[in-house]
Amino acid sequence: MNEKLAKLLNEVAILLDMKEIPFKPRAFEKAAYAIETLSEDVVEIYKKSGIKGLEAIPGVGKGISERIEEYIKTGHVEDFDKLKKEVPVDLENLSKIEGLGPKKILKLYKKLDIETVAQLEKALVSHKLRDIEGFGEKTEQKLLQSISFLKQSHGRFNLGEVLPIARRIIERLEKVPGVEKVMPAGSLRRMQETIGDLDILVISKKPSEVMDFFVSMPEVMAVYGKGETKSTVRLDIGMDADLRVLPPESFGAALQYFTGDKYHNIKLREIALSKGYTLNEYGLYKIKNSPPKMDPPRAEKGYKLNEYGLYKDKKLVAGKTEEEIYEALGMSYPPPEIRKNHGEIEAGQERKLPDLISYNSIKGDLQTQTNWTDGENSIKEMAEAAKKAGLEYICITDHTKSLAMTGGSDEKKLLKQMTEIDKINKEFHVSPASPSEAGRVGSKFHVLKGAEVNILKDGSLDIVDEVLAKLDVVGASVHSHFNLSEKEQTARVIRAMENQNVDIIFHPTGRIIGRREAIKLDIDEILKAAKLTKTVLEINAGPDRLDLKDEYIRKAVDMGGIKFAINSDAHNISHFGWLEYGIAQARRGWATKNHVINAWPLEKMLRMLK
DNA sequence: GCCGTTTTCGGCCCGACTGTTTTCAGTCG
Repeated sequence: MNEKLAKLLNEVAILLDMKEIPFKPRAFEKAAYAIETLSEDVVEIYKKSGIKGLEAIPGVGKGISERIEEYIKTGHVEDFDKLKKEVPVDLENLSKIEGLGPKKILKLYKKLDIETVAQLEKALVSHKLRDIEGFGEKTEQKLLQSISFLKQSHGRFNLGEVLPIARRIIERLEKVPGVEKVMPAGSLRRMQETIGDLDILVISKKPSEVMDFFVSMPEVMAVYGKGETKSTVRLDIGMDADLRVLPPESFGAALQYFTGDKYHNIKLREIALSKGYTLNEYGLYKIKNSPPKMDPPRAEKGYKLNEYGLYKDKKLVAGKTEEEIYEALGMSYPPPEIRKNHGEIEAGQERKLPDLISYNSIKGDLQTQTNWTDGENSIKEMAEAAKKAGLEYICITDHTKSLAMTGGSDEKKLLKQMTEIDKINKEFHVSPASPSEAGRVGSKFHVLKGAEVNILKDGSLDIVDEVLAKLDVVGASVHSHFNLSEKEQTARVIRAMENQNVDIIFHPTGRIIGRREAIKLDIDEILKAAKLTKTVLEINAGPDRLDLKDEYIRKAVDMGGIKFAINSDAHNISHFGWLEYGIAQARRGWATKNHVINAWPLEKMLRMLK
């Protein structure tokens, strides 16, 4: 429901923009965003706490909460329907077209009766738009291009696809003459699970050279805009990329501004204003003189006018680093991953921001598959790759028998694998016979015995307890019956947690980003059960899983007493690099090292398990 | 329409780039 409702509120915002009603559109957008990013369904909130519960959502007040109530009860909102009837166009798709905003959509409807993207395309091809004031030949070309890009558009990309590409681009930009620094920004720096477009910040005193280089990179398919400090292009993978160039003295302000997210920045600028500052990408400025509401003509006499007021004599207070900007605003520095105006600003003001788990802190990987089932490498190869990746231990967790397509192990095969692991551990633990042998094979590295057992439809497991008891780590996961009701599914997973041998629930919700919906679970009940049964929840770092997702991690962190394991789910020696994405996920959920058992030394980690 | 360690009324983030404009509106992030 949240997504549908957010879409509706955003459409209303566009319709209000068309009518040039001030401020209301922003209020609707804000409410839409708040609802879209809510961890609980609005219907649940309404069921539990009624209209009061809705009003408690930040950005949702009396008016919108009443509209939501009406929507939940009847499936539509009379006010909104009336508004839509005035301009009955396909807002959802038309507004996706780059360069087409509320005013232009309205004009197209009024002058040419254009209601859909298809109609627009037809009108463009027959040059009908050129007759309308404000539309010219270039606009025609641009809109045609936007429509064709939209057709082949891929939507959002997974972090795991984008990060390597971004790093390659950044590496090349760093070599452009005059460039002092290149930083990823936007959702990429926030390490969001999916990335809409690529934002890169460059610090250079010679912006034009950077711009020329950027727009002529081989992967650039089209240039939307190229200016002194800002350019936007379309990359061949179907993703847009923004580059912003700023001078060194603005580095911190620029990075802060360009990292976002939008609502974090808006909130921050409001705080700045309330303290007599103004914040932009160039710095934090003290406003010495801000006469309210002056006539535009006076803007000439040393005043600077923007749409919100007239300012004079701005004095730079901070801008070199992000830290000094946040400090000047009276708060501690929030790591990029948690910037979304979900409590991080308030926590920063109270100096209560958590010490998030750091990117180098994982000591072991507790979910890896080998060529005993559907992995590509041997136990030994996986162990050696893990060691090379800086880990101190891994657990081998091949699939079990009911997952027949992977050649899952039965009890007999598991026991045989345990013997094999004992043998490999002996090899790793050889004490160096001579100094030259020291460090050849890690004397500290350890391979743990485990399995990824299947949770059957009724919550029982496909391996008998006696064998599970012999394993160091038992992970259990759902690989079948994805469509049970929330009640059945929740009970099924909880029953697995109650098993005395199950240490970790692997990829708890089973979602595959963009491909498969999560199984229906009552997350609150799952978290309670995890706490009660001392079952660890996995944060699966596979870039198309990232399961649990950040808001559930945050929920668990808030609840307290729940531990996580960040695992790569590696099926190949190259997959250990995925741990980075899992750590990012944990950070976005406000998790610290204390929450993550495989950030602990081996002995301590093992003591934590059942 | 929402919101309040300056307010229950009077504010509401801020700037870059483009096109068609001859001074700025529209769009975007």
